[in-house]
Amino acid sequence: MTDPAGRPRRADATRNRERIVEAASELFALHGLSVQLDEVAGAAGVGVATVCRHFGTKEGLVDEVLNRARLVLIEQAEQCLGADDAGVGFRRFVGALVAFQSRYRALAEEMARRPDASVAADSPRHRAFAMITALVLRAQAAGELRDDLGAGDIAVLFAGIAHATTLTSHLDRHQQDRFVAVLLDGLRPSAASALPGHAMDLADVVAR
Amino acid sequence: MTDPAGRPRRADATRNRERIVEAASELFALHGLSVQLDEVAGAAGVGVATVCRHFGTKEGLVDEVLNRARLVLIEQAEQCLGADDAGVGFRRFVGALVAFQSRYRALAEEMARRPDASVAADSPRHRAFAMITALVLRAQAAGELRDDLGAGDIAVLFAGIAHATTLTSHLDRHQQDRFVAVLLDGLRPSAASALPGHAMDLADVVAR
DNA sequence: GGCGAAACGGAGTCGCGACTCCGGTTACGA
DNA sequence: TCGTAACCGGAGTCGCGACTCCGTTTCGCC
Repeated sequence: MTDPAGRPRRADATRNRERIVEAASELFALHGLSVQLDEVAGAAGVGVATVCRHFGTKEGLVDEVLNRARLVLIEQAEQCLGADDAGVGFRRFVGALVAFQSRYRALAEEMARRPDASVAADSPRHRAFAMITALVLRAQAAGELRDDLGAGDIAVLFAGIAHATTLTSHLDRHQQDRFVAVLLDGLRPSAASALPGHAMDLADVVAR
Repeated sequence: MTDPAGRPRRADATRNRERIVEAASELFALHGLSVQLDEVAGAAGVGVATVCRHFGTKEGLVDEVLNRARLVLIEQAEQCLGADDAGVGFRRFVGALVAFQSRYRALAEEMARRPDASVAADSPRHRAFAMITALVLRAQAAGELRDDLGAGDIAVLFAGIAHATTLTSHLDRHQQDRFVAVLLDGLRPSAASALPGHAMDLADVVAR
């Protein structure tokens, strides 16, 4: 609730900032990053100047939206880690992951692409990585998931599914679950055929 | 070799047109559709005006590149249909499909997204559809592929994989094959668990 | 070789979208 | 309630990239 200089923000400024982030989140999710600042401003009921004053640049706004989205994902991952059955928890999480990524489309791509300046160990990105890795390891330990894959492999595979289902406008939830189910079949230990390449963890994925 | 008015084109014009398409194909594949006409023109060794004169608009250029790419894909599909073993042919094709889509990244998305004005039965798109459908049906008939999926499902799934592998710059060929292998495991009849939703053919995918 | 038409390319124009300026408005402490 | 600093929004500016104008060059036919 304070601006970068540490001064407390005025109430109306806080309110507007919140509205802008919400509007941007909604619009970016629906139409990708190509929506204009004017539209975001209009949807939030403020002027363009206000948007720029708060976030400096369009990229800054995207960052903010992105970080909030990551927090939501982390929360879901935490819930899934709490599930009694490791397999159920894992499958529930990938369902949420796909729904999430498909909702945030272009935004999720930015999330993957972006170097992510913050190297702090408690940044949303690091926390998300830790959660996902834990979910994968737990499912593998329980024999619910083939163990020649790393968390990075899983992330890439489901990101692909999410992308595919939104590529041609939004498929309904059932069709999306359909693709997830096929992929999950491929992830069962019993189905395992030898894989080329080597297992990747999440750091491997980001390193590129 | 004739322009829209039916007149024969001059030799240098034909040569330039060819160079432009090649340069555009290369650049679009590498950097997506965001490359500028100036860059394409520069790479082709011509002026911007020449590019615009030939294709009218950037979209026109993209269309041309796209149609040529489709022809390459169709040729590969034909070869795979000629394979003795239906399963081998199918798997070889999806490998080619993923390599293809990952090379053409953004271009392939356009390919999927675009309404495609030509409704002619022999348009590249229709021919590609027919080939892929045939490959899928043949593999299913041979018991090499679970039969609760349509060609549309297959296309969407592998498009997703292709996208995922290029999302974070180009993964090497081995890692890409890795993901394909996992998905193929999920497509085996033996792995089949009941799927939600309903099978989609390619028309279903385009309808959205 | 010479000539007319076709094609070329550099220097523009033009529209669009991110970002700023400044006069007016509003929150909030005293 | 009043003063002031923070905040606001509309009307700009500015840069970028797709597309055009026109004088010059090249092709290809005689």
